[in-house]
Amino acid sequence: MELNDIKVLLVDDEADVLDFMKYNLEKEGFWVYTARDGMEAIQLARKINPHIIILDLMMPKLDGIETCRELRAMPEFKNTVIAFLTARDEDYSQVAGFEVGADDYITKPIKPRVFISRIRALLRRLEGQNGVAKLVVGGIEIDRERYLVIKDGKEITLPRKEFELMNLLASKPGRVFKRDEILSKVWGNDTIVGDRTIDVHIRKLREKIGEEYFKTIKGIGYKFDA
Amino acid sequence: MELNDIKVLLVDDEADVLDFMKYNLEKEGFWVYTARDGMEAIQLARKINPHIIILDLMMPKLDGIETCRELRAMPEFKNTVIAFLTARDEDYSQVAGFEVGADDYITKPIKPRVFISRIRALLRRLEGQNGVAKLVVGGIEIDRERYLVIKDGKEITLPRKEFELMNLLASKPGRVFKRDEILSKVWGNDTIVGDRTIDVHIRKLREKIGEEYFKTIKGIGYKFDA
DNA sequence: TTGGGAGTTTAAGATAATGTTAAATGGGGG
DNA sequence: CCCCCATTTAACATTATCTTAAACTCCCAA
Repeated sequence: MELNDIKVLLVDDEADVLDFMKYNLEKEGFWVYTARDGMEAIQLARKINPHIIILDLMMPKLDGIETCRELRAMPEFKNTVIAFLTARDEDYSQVAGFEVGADDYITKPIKPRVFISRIRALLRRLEGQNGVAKLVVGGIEIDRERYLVIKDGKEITLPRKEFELMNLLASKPGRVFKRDEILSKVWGNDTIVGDRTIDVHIRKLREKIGEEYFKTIKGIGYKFDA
Repeated sequence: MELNDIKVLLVDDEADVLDFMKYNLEKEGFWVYTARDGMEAIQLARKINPHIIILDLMMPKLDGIETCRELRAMPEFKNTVIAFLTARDEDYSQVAGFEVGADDYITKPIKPRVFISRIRALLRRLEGQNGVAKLVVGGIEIDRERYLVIKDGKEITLPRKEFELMNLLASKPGRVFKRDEILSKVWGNDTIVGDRTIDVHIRKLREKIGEEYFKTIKGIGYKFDA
């Protein structure tokens, strides 16, 4: 998941806290949305489908705990990361928060560095869960943990690049990946490799997995199809 | 998309805010147009077809929300980036804005650095979507992500130029594209190809998609119609 | 009715883009 | 230090796609 696509919903009734967090997150390239209270937060969340929601505990209308509970009750937010924002000496017990499904507690006052790295840590968790270890696509199973592809019960080991290429293409079956997208995602933005490198790896995959799965879109790139 | 070609439409009733934004954007190489209220904004937008529209929330005649709603109702602005400009403590909820299809909120007072990077971020998003992945026009579906045209459930793969031509024409059904417009959009401003090249590609599309969809406007160009 | 402009169609040649193979490179483990 | 394997490169082969030329059709106006 690109950092550029990450949407964070901040919920707090204090405008300056909101702005401060927003400023720091935007500087890092996140998409930031804000709401002033729980009701607004829920409405907005349904519109924008954020990846992370940061909820202040004390809010008018609907407090953080209640908001969180309501969000968690909706299936679309089952896997959204939700964190609470709390003054250090606010004597709400954290227990209540975790009970309603919070993923983390962040204490005020907010220090930018700490705050950002906290968010990043939460994101890693998010990636961890939806970048599942196993991916099954049309009879082919990709085991990211063991770097294996399993087809018809047979385990096929792939070298790193081949595996990453396979993994990229199979992550969205049917979708065409442009050559430069493949280059930047598998080889990295900085590395410069020759024009034929991708083709050679595709060729190896075709050999090992099967010709029929890898389709060439001339002038554009490749796609994986089952 | 070259930065040089990016057109930004700023809409605000306060002249100094307008000037300030204009100055900063022009310094960065954007083409900036301005309007004082929603009515003017809509008229101007239809003329210049901007990539981004920045709407002040509070405006005479037609406020930001309403303007946005009207713009979004027109097919040509379906994919335009629209952002709202709002005073920090204006307690309009963001919900209303996102409901009418806003892409972002920018808070006043405007800080040049932040403002510019926000605009750039919005542009990246625009490029990313590159128009929506799927476009459905009268029983024909164009799947840009999979590089497919689907008609009556049948998947039709098109070579690159044909696909791009198809995509261009179908992006505004009914609208006539002049031959030189087609040339510059599908082939690029620099490449020099004969006039007959377009016809040949139209021919192939007629073969693959159906004669009836591609209408010739003699002396002008072609249009796609369902 | 006829000539010309504009578009259509076809097929063939030109031109990219990709496929393939083999050999060079380069890094880690024995 | 060497060997093995993954990776990359280089050279060449093989397409798919693009472009063009040329013959053909159609419609309109003289």
